[in-house]
Amino acid sequence: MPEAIATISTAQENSDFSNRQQEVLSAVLDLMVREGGALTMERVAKTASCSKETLYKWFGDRQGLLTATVQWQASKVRIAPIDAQNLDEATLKNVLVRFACDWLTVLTSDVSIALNRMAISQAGSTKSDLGSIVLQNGPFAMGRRLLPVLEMGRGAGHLEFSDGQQAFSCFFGLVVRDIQIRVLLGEDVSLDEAQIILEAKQATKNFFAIYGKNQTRRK
Amino acid sequence: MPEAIATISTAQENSDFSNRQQEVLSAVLDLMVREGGALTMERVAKTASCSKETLYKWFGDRQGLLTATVQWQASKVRIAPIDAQNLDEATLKNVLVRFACDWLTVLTSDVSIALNRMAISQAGSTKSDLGSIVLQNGPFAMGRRLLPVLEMGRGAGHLEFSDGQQAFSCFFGLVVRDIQIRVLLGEDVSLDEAQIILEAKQATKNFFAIYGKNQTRRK
DNA sequence: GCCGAACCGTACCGTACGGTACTTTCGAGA
DNA sequence: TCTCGAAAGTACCGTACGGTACGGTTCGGC
Repeated sequence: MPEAIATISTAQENSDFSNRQQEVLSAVLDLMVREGGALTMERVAKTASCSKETLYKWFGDRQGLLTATVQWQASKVRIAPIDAQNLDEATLKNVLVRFACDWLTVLTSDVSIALNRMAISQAGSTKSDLGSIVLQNGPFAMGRRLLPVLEMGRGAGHLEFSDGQQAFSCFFGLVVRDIQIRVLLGEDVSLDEAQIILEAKQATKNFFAIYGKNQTRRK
Repeated sequence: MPEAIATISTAQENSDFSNRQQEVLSAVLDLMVREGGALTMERVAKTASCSKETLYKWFGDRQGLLTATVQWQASKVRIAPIDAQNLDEATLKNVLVRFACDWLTVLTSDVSIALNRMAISQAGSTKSDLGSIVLQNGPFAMGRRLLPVLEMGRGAGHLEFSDGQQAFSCFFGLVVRDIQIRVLLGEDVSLDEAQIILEAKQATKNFFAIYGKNQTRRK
């Protein structure tokens, strides 16, 4: 059964930040989750037990601190790679279900919600790339990962589509539905592990109803 | 061909706000679209040519002004009601396509983007109901409208599902996909009328592939 | 023409926050 | 033990913004 495999690496040396700096970034993340977007440099300094001056020295300004935090967090979330070579249909479905599980788990996590809120609230106004960073490590990363899988599935004769991007986008919609916008708008969508697995299976089944080549239909 | 029918009523007496007040709210909306979330009471007063004191007298405080704006805008967007009685399958599909068109049109509109950004950025922190207001007038309103249609379609033998809410949620995902999160994060997703219609038709077709009773499959 | 209400424009206040400067502390190396 | 640099702690500055106060103007009713 596909347990969530979105790995949070314990994260030391794979990053451009020193250990102390990562402590600071971790504090920022905590504050973002706990306090929402209203984090001040003073709160960060106090929480991380460092001086404001150090913050500015390391990260330039507030925007730089936020950007660094988002990038650092993004570098930590890695969807487990796919290595399925002998793609029978059951295996393909399993991979898709695992993908969906991972995605739903990440989407509904506190950190992801806080990060997305932060990026969205800045997307309209200031010149900053938080939005594109989140985008690159969110939907786009998922697409880059999933597309080869879908194409392998097509190659093995289990799927049928002309536009891979469109097929991916469809899968995305089937998995995410209105869940993300609802959590972002503050609704308490509590999904436990079991529910996530159910949703993921349903989404995969529906996906095969659309793009599957010779499926038995109807749930 | 389904033109967008999300009607923006010219909006006078159907509201709880006087004409002058609606001018102010309109100015707020303009500012939210142009400037992003960083709107100040002073900017609003200057833009609407009214005094700050009047703003506070009418709306209480900043939060009240934002809430009033969101509610006012929500009261303006009305998806055209469905009156299809003799639901043959073609009519049902047409209704769904129109729905999808309306929804995509609204989702990608400047005003909707600005409103959602505003609501999302406040959802995590302050005690305020912007999020739930947007939610009520967004996905939930769409669901309330669409659910009877789906059930009529089921009654007429064109659709097959047990959980109507789930079927709606699926349709939502097929229509919206990753479009909303991308526009909210600042990507420039430009959809012209023709593309929207294509997307809507595709979504409807896919929906029937999942929930249709006796459909001819594959695009 | 007078009065009061509504409202505009503007000046003002308090505070919160981003950013900077200065002092103190701590720890490593000579 | 002395020195030096890095970083903590703190005080400070400028400004932006929410919210209030007040004088001036318009306008409808008498």
